[in-house]
Amino acid sequence: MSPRTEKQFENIREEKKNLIMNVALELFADEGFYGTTISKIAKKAGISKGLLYNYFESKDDLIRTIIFSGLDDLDEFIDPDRDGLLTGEELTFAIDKLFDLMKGDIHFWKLYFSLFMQTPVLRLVEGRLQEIVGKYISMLTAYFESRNCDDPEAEALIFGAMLDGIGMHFIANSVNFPIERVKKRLMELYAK
Amino acid sequence: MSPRTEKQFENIREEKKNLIMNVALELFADEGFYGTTISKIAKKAGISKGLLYNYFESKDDLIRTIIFSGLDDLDEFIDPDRDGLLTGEELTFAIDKLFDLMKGDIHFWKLYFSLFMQTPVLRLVEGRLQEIVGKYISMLTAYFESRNCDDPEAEALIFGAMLDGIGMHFIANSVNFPIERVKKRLMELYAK
DNA sequence: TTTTTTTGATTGAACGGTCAGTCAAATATA
DNA sequence: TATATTTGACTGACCGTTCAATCAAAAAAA
Repeated sequence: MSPRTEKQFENIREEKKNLIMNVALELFADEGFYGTTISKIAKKAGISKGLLYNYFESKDDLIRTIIFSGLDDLDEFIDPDRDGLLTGEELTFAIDKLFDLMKGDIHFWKLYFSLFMQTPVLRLVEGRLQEIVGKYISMLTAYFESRNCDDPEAEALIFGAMLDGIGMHFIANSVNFPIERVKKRLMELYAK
Repeated sequence: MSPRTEKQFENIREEKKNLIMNVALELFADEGFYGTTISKIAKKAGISKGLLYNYFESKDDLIRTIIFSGLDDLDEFIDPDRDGLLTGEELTFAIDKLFDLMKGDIHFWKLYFSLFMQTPVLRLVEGRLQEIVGKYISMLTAYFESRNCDDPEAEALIFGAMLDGIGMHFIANSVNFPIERVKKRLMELYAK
């Protein structure tokens, strides 16, 4: 004899969990993992500190859940049940969509890039991250193979690194970065 | 008279200061600024916690000194009293030297890349960092202008971002990264 | 040579503050 | 009333930082 139906509780829990995750993502991205306290997250989300521990086991569990969720979205973007092959036009489209993805979720991407160099936090998620990075490098390698490059793997690594570098600069300073001009030049270079 | 000459004391201080800075750089790069405690630094350096405060005012002062020192080296590398112009051959040479620089000081570069996304730590050094990044972008813009590119600034930003991206991947996983093949391809693309 | 004095480097216990995490009690609803 | 959510004071560990006391080495004195 629950006071609320199971469905009602589930909705409450889902909503609160998302609220906490969104607020925490923003703070982790802006202030870093160690610079963000549980109290700050709770305050900004308008809940108590204790409640957070009703939804997440620990601070580690919280950031791990946030990053895994974002990586799942990224995985979906990279490999949405496709044939694995990529034409020049598809690459144009993918580049366009990737930067839209970034623009729409700047906080996650800030966190994503900070991960690369932060060993202790990286350790929490490195398996899944490597899986995804590997997937996108091999997709690019296949693309450059199909275009008869001399060294498709090097080309793929350069292209992937370039996207990361541009993304990093874009996320670090999205106001001044001339993303449209850079995108145009990128497509001339690689998708024509 | 003094028990030791001024020169002797200076040498002792210089040596200890360098020891602390090297140990701290390594820890900051691996574990992050907030993940590194003063106790850890002292222990690894084989000194007491208190001694560190004889050489540095605070933890902030310590990392600021370390980063400024590295940025000065980078500045020296970018602009070693040169005419400002860059030929294709000089760019080839510069790329080569840049990756040597990275290989020789992986810890500093790890810290450098992590800076981009770490707002609170970035704030301690952002003025000097922007000065140097601006310098290298305008040098590249001049290079692409001299080669009659359609959009030299976009080209410079892409190239700069690419170097950062490649550097980031190289630093994150220097063992498996095929740096020589990537360098070769980079030179074909931009310096021929 | 041996002893005393002088110096700044060096130590580590101690301090105030902050953190992640806990838990007993209050609240809200069918 | 029964039950799951929610609260925030509380805890103990650990943080950066301080400082009175100690140490080691060299100059000066014996």
